[in-house]
Amino acid sequence: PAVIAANHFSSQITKKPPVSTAGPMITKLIITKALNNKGLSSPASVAPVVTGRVVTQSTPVTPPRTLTIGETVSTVPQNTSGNSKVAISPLKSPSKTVKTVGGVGPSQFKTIIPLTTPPNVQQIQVPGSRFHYVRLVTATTGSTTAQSGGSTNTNPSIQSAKPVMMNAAVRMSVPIIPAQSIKQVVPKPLMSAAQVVTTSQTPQRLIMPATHLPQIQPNLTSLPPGTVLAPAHGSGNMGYAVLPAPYVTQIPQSAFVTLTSSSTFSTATPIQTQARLSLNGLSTSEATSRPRKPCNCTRSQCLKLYCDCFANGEFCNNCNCVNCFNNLDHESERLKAIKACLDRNPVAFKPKIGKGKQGESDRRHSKGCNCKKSGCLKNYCECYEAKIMCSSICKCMGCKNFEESPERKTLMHLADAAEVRVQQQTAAKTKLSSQISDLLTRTTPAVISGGGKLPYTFVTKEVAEATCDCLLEQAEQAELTNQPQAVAERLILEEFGRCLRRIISFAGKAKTDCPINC
DNA sequence: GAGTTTGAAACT
DNA sequence: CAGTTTCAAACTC
Ligand SMILES: [Zn+2]
Ligand SMILES: [Zn+2]
Ligand SMILES: [Zn+2]
Ligand SMILES: [Zn+2]
Ligand SMILES: [Zn+2]
Ligand SMILES: [Zn+2]
Repeated sequence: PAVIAANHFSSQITKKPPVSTAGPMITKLIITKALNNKGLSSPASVAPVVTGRVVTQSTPVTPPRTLTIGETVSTVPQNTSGNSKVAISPLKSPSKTVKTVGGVGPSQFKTIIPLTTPPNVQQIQVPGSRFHYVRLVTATTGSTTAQSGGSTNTNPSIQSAKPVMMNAAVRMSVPIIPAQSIKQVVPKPLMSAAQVVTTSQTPQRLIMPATHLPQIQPNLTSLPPGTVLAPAHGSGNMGYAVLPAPYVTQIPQSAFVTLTSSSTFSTATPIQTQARLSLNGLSTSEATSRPRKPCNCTRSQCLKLYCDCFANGEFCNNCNCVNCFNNLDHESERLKAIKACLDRNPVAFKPKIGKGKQGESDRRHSKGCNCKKSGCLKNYCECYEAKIMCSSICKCMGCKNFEESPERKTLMHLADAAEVRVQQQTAAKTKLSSQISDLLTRTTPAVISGGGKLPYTFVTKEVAEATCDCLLEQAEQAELTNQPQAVAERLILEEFGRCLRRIISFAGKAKTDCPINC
């Protein structure tokens, strides 16, 4: 059984220089009815329908109609924090794969979800597209397993998508091919959907980065969108499609669909079947990933690299952009734009920062910066922004962003101090609030009017009235003595101050006297 | 929040 | 490739 996480896009971490592994490709599952091959028109939430068992259903939110194959399927405990997770473990030895995942060095693994290419599965490759569409065409219009994710224009037909052939579906994950094998990558020529589906016999594997964090094979990520990886070893006719982590993690609401294969790998199944979806509709990855910073593009339509969302290979989501085309409603435009970017720079969507594990060796900007006036100590500098030193490839002027730079050290120090300050403040606030609440619970609500639990325990009705009397008296006196208004106000205020002081001092005494030490 | 500065991306 | 323009974010006040 193949477990596929069907997800929708969600926001994700934004990094200007994409630090995390990003690849140019995304796979979308478009489940449509046979008739509606295009499947373009109506967003329908694809329900986890696929013949297999639907483990979970999602309530798609964002662009409802696309399913992204997502990660996080693996049931195996993942201890590596923030590291890549294995979406699916290999058939025979799931655990092994999982272990290796997230490892360091060459041991970068990606989850590969073999996609069967049964008749009902069509792969749609858009030229230059970073997206890899997989359309499940269903013949039946049957049950509405699919529920629309709120989108009003859901196409009924799509909703009821129900894959017919499930036999071929196999769930297996494969450790990602070692870098070397990648060389075998064969750029996928532009082809029509029909062409793509070579044979129903040829399973296609989708290689998906487990999570946003995982280190990714540089080579992989630099592959042109739509690239299909040839099998590492002659082991069969499988094509690989690489899914960039960012895309995968974009999924806010995911549904995991279990594709059951009647024939194959029944043994391996039990374990992973339970592709679990996050409860609240949040995939695990999404829960952990920070929300991406929204863009504010106004003139680029979010189809230029100016737009961080676009540059990161993400759809805009909860952004403040104007005239945004970086969404599923403008797929064709978007794809065109992507192609244009790739024409200009084939590695445009490759992370600019080598993703060495936090400050490791390969953490450097691929192109280097060209700063002139910032000294590379402001976020204008991509190196600095990525929290890395400038390197020899940088062409910056007056760079102060190098290891021994005193300015840099000072800055770092300040930043650290600020951070500490923030933490302390937070701690203080927490403590204070807890103390207050504690106080409130222990203090006898003595009342102002009707039991407010305010800490003005000593401002009883009587006290308040007395205070008012004092103030009125003062006002009267001022009036009688013909004081100008300003003076009168001052006198009254001063009187009020004295009243408060009295109240406070009384409160202090009471406190000391309090046997309970309240 | 408005206005300025900045350097990547886009363009010529 | 270099020079210029455009752009959105970072920054300043
Ligand atoms: Zn944008
Ligand atoms: Zn955006
Ligand atoms: Zn946008
Ligand atoms: Zn710089
Ligand atoms: Zn630099
Ligand atoms: Zn520098």
